This record gives sequence, C-alpha cells and structure tokens, in this order.
Amino acid sequence: MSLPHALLTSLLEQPCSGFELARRFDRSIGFFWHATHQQIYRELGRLEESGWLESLPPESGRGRKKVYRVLPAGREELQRWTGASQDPKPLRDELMLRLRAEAVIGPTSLASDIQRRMDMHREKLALYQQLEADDFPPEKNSREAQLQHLVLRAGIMHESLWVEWSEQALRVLAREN
Amino acid sequence: MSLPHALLTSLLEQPCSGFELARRFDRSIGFFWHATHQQIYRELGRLEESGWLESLPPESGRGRKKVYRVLPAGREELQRWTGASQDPKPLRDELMLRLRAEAVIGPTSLASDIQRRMDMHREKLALYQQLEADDFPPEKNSREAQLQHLVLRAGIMHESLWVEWSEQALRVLAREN
DNA sequence: ACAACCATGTAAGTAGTTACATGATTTA
DNA sequence: TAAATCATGTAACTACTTACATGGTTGT
Repeated sequence: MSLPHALLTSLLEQPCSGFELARRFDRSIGFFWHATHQQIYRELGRLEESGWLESLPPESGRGRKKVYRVLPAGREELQRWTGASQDPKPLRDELMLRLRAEAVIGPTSLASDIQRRMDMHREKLALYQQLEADDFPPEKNSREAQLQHLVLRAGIMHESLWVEWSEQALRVLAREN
Repeated sequence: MSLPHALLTSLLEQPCSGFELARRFDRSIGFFWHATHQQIYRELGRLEESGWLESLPPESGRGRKKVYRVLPAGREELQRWTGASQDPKPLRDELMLRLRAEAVIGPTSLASDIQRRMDMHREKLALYQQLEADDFPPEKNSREAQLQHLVLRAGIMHESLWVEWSEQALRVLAREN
C-alpha cells in the first residue's frame, strides 16, 4: 500500500487535481514510484472515501477539475506509515532470469540487449546528475533538501550500478559468442 | 511474463515436481525472482496446457507427486523470450516514498528502520559473498559458470549499494532529530 | 499412533496494466 | 473551427499475496 501514501505526500507538498498530480508524478516521485493516471484517479476516490482527503469541486462552476487537499486524518495516517518498519524488497529482475536461461540453452542475442540497456542507464544517470547539480547546490542544506537529495542519490547509485554491471556482463559475453 | 520462463529454465536444469521446484527456487533463482508455491503450481498447470511441459504421473502408483519435463516447444519459447529485448524496470522502492514523506511531515522513527534494513543488507551481502567463494573459484570459468556468476555479482553489488546508501542516510538523519 | 514433513491445491483479495470512451478548455 | 491538450473516468485483464484445506509418506 504505497501509492496512497505517495499521493498524500504529493498533495501535502501542493494540493492539486488528479491530472496535475499525474503530471507531477512523471517528473519527481514517479522516477522511483511510477503510476498511471488510472491508478491515480482510482486511488484518489478511495482516499476521499476513507476521509483522508477532501475534494474542492470546480470553482466558478466551469470545467470538471477537482482539487484535492489532505485532511488531518490523512496527515496522521501518513505519519503512522512513514514510521512503521518495512522489510526491503529483494532484487527482482527479469534480466537475471534471462542470464540463467542463456546459461542453460546457449548463446542468444542477449549481448545486444544489454548494450542497449546500458545506454539507457547512462542516459538516466546523466539526467539524475543534472538534477543533482541544478537542485542541490552545497549551500542548500535544509533537512528537507537533504532528505530529497538522499532519494536522488539512491537513483544515481542505482543507475551507476547497472552501468558498471553491464560493462562486466558485456566483457563476459564478448569472450565467446 | 517472467515466472513461466523461470520455471522452464529451472526444469531444464533438472526435471522435478512442483514442490521440489518451490524449494529450489528458495535457494537459487528465488534470490532474485521470488515465487510462492501457489504461483508455481498454477503456472505449471498453464505451462502444461500450452504444451511447453509434460508431466509424468506418479511412478509406482503411490503418492501424488507429478514430475514435470520441458518439451521442445517450451525450449523454443524460452529461447525466443531470452533473446527478445526488454526495457529495464525503473527503481521502485517504498523507502524513497517514506523519505519524501519525512521531508514533508517532519521527523519520524525512520532512522531506526534504516538501521535495521542496513543490517539485513549486510547479512545478505555476507551470504552472497560466501556463495561466491564456494561456487565460483577462479578455475571454474565455463560459459555457464560465468553467466551464473554475473547474476550473483548483481546481487552482491545490489546489497553493497544499499549498505552504502544506508550509511549516508543515517549520517543525514543523525544530524538533526 | 503420532509428529514432521512432503505434496497439491481452492478461494478471495490487492495492485498494477492496457485499452477504450468522453467531454471541456485553450490556442492557432 | 479545428487541433491540441486538459481532465476524468469504466472495463477487462494479469500478476501476486494471503489464508485456508487436504491428504500422503517417513521416521520415532
């Protein structure tokens, strides 16, 4: 149950409509917790039913846009959830399965796909490093900024890991084949 | 659709029953693609319907144990799937959401949970390093061994990443709080 | 004969994905 | 006035999780 809490967080930062939320997700929280607009609309409905959000119906009677705002009960639930302990999810990656399969059934075209994926990881790494340079200069060291920076650091370390791993993998796959 | 291919791989390595498969999963492929026995039984049924597996009914009439074996069509499907390109799944981690939430709603007991998780990552790292020492000595360098080693390397790098990141996170959270 | 473990399943629920539908507002 | 974009939804499906049920085999 993470999506509802992701939405609560995002709406505490800035109340907005489902549509705007979906767009903001794509450029911030969505980097590490993707959600489609359908998921978001469905979840907003549930959150309102639970009494964690309220929706302000369209101002001036025009349009269908609904703006959501977090209620005190929602804030308390978010606090509860954030402090609760959760085990880390184990690594779960299809590519590992494909490597095991390759080991059993012999050479396939895996190497070219790893090359392609490595390029994608490099691109994402460059993007994250740009975001780091733009949004987290050394003098910006409030608690809030440091926590957000930690999240971005995880992304950077994650992408670096897969670039490095891909290089190792390509060396192995290049030997024979 | 990864579980069926994980099962095909495992059954090519060694034909066996659903129960044995579930146990073997817990100690090898399951490290990076966990599955419950219910998932496995259901999937084995589907794979048999698709004509990718055959089941040899219990020998000697006793017991209910069914042994599964991969058919040629299953092997071809596995080959197709392994060579097909797949995009890497983006990082998806609840902990990142909890950090963003902390940044908005202020201090919670996150630090103690990160400490706990760090210990879990350290334990898993130690286990993987032990497996590496036991199963992949330098002289064992067949293609198959090297591919399996790559998978384990990914696990080691993954756990190392989260140990290192946790240390950074604890330094940040210790400053105030 | 009882416990421990082997072995296979059903049922119900949650989360996430994909495809499709619909209407309102803004801008060229 | 047509196209682009804003905005919200329904429906159907797939993957995964959790709880429960049931009977067979092996060892003491």
